[in-house]
Amino acid sequence: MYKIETFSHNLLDWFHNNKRSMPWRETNDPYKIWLSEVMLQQTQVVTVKGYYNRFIERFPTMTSLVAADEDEVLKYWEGLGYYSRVRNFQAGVREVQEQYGGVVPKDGDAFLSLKGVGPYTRGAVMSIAYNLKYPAVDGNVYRVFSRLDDDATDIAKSTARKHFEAKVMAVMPDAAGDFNEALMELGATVCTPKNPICMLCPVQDHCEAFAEGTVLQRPVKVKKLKRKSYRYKVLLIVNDQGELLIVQRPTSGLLGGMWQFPVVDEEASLADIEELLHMNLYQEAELFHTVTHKFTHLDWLLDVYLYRTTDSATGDYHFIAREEKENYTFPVSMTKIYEHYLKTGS
DNA sequence: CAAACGTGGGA
DNA sequence: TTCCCAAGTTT
Repeated sequence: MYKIETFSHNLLDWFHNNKRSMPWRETNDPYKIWLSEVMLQQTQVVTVKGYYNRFIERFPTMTSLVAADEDEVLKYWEGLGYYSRVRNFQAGVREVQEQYGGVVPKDGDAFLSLKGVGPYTRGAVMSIAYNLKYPAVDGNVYRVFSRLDDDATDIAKSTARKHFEAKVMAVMPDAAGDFNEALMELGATVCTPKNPICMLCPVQDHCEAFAEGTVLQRPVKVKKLKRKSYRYKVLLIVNDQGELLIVQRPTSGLLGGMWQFPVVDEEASLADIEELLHMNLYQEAELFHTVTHKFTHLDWLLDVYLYRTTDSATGDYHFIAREEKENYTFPVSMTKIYEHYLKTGS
């Protein structure tokens, strides 16, 4: 843990002696702070500047925005993205007009309840406009505190926000607004994702990741895996002794080395299958069963078909009796199919 | 709580 | 090309 006083002091001192990223937003007007913070959600400062200036010129006050036509307001957002933001913002401002006499409430809970206002926006507006002590945790703050504490918390998890809010509050000085801005400014200009300039960092002495040499490994952010879905045919092939045909999966890769009933592409025809297995097959039913199985990173959708044969197994395929099933390792998906076969099959 | 929600820029 | 990131919130 770093010494709180020197940490906050060093950061604020640096903030006051450096150029700001947003000189065009030098104001304490809660309406303007609010608007800019909404525009800045998931959007870079350089992108926001022009939109902010045009918007404020056209809708300089809450009164002007409340009276404006929604379609015209939307037009001023065109190209910024995340368009629900502007609809929510106007709704929120109208709410302030009606419920709070046109004054942005100096109460975090009340402000948070407004349309489009989440934990970050609450903290930013309450602290910057009113200097109230609320955390404003954005991507910069995740990164800065992950590094300061060499904290490997996965910032992709939704529970991470409260974790970092607590860290911010633990070192929150009286100058709440400047402090929140300073943290973000530090993250945006010095403690950057790829090429952090640690030599210029005002709180380098407090940074555990710098001391440990793990700066570039922080923050930890587990990638969202794009789950893909795969559909296969599973073949339950029974010989005249009531045995089932199985085959072993390749040693490496998914379910490596485990046994399964033959699996073929969903498009495979009966002729394809007979050629693959070197057997003549007699199909029992159109579709015997369907099983879905979720892995960490992909889904299986298995259509199970039941066949009979009088031929013997060739190659890597084996017929096994029911009592032999326990001698082989099967994935859960295959066991599900087997158990269904025992219940409803012959 | 994962997914959806926009767009632009950099590596 | 593809992926990551950008002063997040909603459902």
